[in-house]
Amino acid sequence: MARKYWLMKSEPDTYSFQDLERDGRTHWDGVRNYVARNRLREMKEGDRVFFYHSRQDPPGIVGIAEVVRTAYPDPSQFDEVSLYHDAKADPEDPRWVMVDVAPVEALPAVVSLHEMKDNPKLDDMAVTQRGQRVSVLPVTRDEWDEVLRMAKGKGGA
DNA sequence: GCCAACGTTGGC
DNA sequence: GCCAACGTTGGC
Repeated sequence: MARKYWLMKSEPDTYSFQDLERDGRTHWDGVRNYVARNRLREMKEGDRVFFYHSRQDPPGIVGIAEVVRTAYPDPSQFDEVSLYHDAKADPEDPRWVMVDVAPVEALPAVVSLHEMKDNPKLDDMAVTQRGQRVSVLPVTRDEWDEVLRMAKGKGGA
């Protein structure tokens, strides 16, 4: 099965790509949206992930990460003091999952949402679609390659 | 099972 | 910080 490509959003004030590089690996917990959860379940080890910073200026893709552990139950759903606590989650049948990711490399330059929207080759990319607020998005191989070209073009690498 | 109210996301 | 978009909840 070929490697798949994804985009995951994080607010850098909460958890940034630099935090991931510092930590070396993290549990991607706190996903509480069913569409996003189903995508987490599809992820395989070795899948590549664009790390996207939301709610910053400019919002955009800043780095590449890799899935290093497939989906397993997110313990924060059972933690009563966690922001992510879900009173309806059943330990016998966990509702929410997380994956583990590790950093691969920072992009030589941020590829902003605005630039992706301006690129006709990315017209169908999930992240550029109106109203796309799910935090885990699919990326096609062509879209992945195009974003990397944009980053390298800007970074002069 | 519809749908209004509510809460959250995230671009701007 | 504002607010449109949209997912979720819950009354009926």
